[in-house]
Amino acid sequence: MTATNHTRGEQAVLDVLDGRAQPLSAQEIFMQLRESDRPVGLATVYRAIASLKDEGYLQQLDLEDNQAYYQLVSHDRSSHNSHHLICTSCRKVLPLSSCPVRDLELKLSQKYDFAIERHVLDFYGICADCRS
Amino acid sequence: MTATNHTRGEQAVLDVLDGRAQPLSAQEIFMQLRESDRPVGLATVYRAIASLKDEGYLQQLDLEDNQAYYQLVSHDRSSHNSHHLICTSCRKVLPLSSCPVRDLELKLSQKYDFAIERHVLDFYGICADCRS
DNA sequence: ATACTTGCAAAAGGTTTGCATACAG
DNA sequence: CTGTATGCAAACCTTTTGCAAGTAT
Repeated sequence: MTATNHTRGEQAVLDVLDGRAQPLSAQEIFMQLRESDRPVGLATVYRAIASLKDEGYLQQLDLEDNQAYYQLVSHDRSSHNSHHLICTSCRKVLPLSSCPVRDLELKLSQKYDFAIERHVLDFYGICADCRS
Repeated sequence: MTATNHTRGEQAVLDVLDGRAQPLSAQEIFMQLRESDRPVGLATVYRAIASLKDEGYLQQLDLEDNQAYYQLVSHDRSSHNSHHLICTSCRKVLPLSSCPVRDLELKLSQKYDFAIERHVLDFYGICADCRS
């Protein structure tokens, strides 16, 4: 198979998300593309996100405001899970690099006979900017 | 102040959630109450949940199916955060007792000047029942 | 020609809000 | 009487779906 086998919508979503530190909602991705040289319909954005998530390109994030946020999964060898420091005031997201619960995950899966596929570790609070 | 200063709706929601291992969605709480001796309107359920969450009685859980789930926060001294093993197939939730990231939380809040208020640590996978 | 992708509009589902009524202090 | 709580229906927002048109092989 060739290296990139993405539809136009999928490629557009990937490009918007690429190199971006903050995760984006589907609506935000849609609006970014709307202002670009290749607008894409909202339904297509949702369909692209679904495919990309299935194929393991995207990670979904929950900021507890009743919509889903997405970011590229980091492909460094250390982990397929990103961890975050999330400001509940300005919604800024700082990605953390290391994963401190990998060993715990192994122990839990044995103890509870659970086939753990992924985990979420996020810290919520108020960033320095928002406190000043 | 008196011990319990809850509205009828708030008390109803608390009672439905009390002693329940699995988190429930607002709709599920509403349906439980509908069949009880004191039905409560759906809007009231949502308003009660919002207040209770504000006051720290409820914890919100994300099962990635576009609705929020709620459970009572555990009031044991060890942590105000519960951690879970979540089966993505049957949606069963096993609460974990200990919190392995408390020290990390402290370090992060200093390193990034972040006033961390809470964190989420959940493991997603397939339970033994669903695999057989 | 066949299979897949897209856009639009409509539908669906969860959540919030406006407003009138009921209740409590 | 005044303020808060409730129920209902409507509004809202995000996400999904049906369908017809477009694209590629």
